[in-house]
Amino acid sequence: MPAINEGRMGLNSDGEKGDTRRGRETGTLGKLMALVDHVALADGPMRFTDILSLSDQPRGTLHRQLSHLVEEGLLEVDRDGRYRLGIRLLNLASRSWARNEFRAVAEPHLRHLQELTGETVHLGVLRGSEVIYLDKVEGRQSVRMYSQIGNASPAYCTGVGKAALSALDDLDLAGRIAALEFRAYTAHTHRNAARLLADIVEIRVRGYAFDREEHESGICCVAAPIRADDGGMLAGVSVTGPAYRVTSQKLQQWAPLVVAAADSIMTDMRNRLGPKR
Amino acid sequence: MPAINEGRMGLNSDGEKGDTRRGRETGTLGKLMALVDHVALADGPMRFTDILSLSDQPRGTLHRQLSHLVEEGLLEVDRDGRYRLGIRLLNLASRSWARNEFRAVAEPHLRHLQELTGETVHLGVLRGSEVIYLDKVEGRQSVRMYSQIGNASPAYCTGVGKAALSALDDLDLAGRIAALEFRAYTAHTHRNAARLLADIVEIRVRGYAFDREEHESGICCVAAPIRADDGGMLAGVSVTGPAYRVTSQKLQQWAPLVVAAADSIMTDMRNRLGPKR
DNA sequence: AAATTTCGTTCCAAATAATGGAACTAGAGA
DNA sequence: TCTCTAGTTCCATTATTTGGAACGAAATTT
Repeated sequence: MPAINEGRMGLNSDGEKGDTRRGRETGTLGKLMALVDHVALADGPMRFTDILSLSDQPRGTLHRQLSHLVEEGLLEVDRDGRYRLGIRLLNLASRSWARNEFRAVAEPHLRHLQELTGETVHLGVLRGSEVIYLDKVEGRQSVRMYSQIGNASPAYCTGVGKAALSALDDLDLAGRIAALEFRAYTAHTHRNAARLLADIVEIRVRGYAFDREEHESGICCVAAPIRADDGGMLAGVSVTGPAYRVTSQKLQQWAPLVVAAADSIMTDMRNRLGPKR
Repeated sequence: MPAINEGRMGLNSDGEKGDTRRGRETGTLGKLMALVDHVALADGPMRFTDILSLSDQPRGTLHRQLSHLVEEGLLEVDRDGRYRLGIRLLNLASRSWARNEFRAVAEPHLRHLQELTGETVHLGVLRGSEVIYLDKVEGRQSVRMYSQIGNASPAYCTGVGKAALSALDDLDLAGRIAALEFRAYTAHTHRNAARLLADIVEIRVRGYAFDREEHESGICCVAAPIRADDGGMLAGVSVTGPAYRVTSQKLQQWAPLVVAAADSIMTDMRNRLGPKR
């Protein structure tokens, strides 16, 4: 009832989608998606009251909002009244994935890169200051191939993420870095903006990024940036493997291959988009 | 590289009750999700005007709605102004999938069933009159393992779908059948409610369902129903393979294995849910 | 090159849907 | 039985969405 949003509108210099969670000017949808987020980020199914405590809204309002979300299939509720993400999301995502032309164009190149190196290849896109993995190609794949696709990881401590960040212009980069919270996933994780920036400067010079156990202990990778040019979208490819097998020399040796794959993907994208523009 | 099972998915992406597309009482969210549906069902990216012609709304209104959807990441727009599904959906779906306890409980059983039969095993849940595939285990898996997961297929001509339908009570079954549109995917597809009902009666007696090239030529399967009991949810497991390899005798021989797997999954689910209820 | 049509975007009074307080029901415990 | 907590429904008030109209920019035509 109070005029909550007095001041926020005008000054909103949101050129970027740095998802600050506060600046969302999306009215009703924003409120509803915030609820979906709460459910998505929780460890398990949530009861009505759990959600109530996270979203300071009156019970009546929350109840209607959740009902609408359930009705639309974005959430599901079991007979114990516990809410979880709805299966419609899986269905929509599967369409989104199947029809993603960037992914489709990249796929053969990922596979080729996988064959050249024998290690796992990832394709991820930058969204805000996170990387979302779009595809993954493993060699003698273990069972859970599906696992990584759709996952989000912080851009500042992953190979794909840093590669993508390095392709931003300085202004945009500064904006996204400002939105970061540095967290020490491992002993090698960058702890502040200065270290990250230094790394990114190197990456720009070299043309590729390393991740030496910055996100996960025992996991290293080389990655190269892709300017997808489609919607100003930035992405990256990487070759990833366990540190005991993937030595620094191997990473160095693979770097040109990764860069070549990234370049091929860019070229193919441009060709597919046609001589337009 | 080949998208093996590229869906011919239903016209009707929304399940739940008799989805008259008009009766959605979900206010603003309903209107917005209808737009998402339009984009999801289109063959490719859509221009503003394409969507405008499908959704009879004023240009100004549509523009704001699409902006909100883009802002929230449910849709994306490239610099040519073409809309497609947003990558946030992939991220949400990946969480939804990873945390789905039903899927997690079923997984070892699917794997076991795959080893016993050597053919592909599917897990799907019933949503409205469609089946959405939750998991898939292939033997020497080819590349596109991901493909089927999240896909929707009509319940009336798939093994998993018919098995799940057979576990409904008569009233509910009648309701869902009434909502069906029969389409002849192959020469063996049921063409009307009577044939389908007769099949379902047999399935109830036997305890398992066959699909002999009803949805896709050259593809057969045996499936058993799972009463997930979680939210009144119904599901099914199936073993699927090419007709030249999967003979009628084999299907018969596998039937008890499939039923056993379904039963094990049910038991595990009940145990995990605890002695509650 | 000017004129016209199409496409996309912005604005604001009017219409509509969301809000939030309160009243109500159902279960669980004491 | 009574009380407490969890969840659901109701309805006047308020905020958000709506839709027409007007605007700017491209593309197409004259």
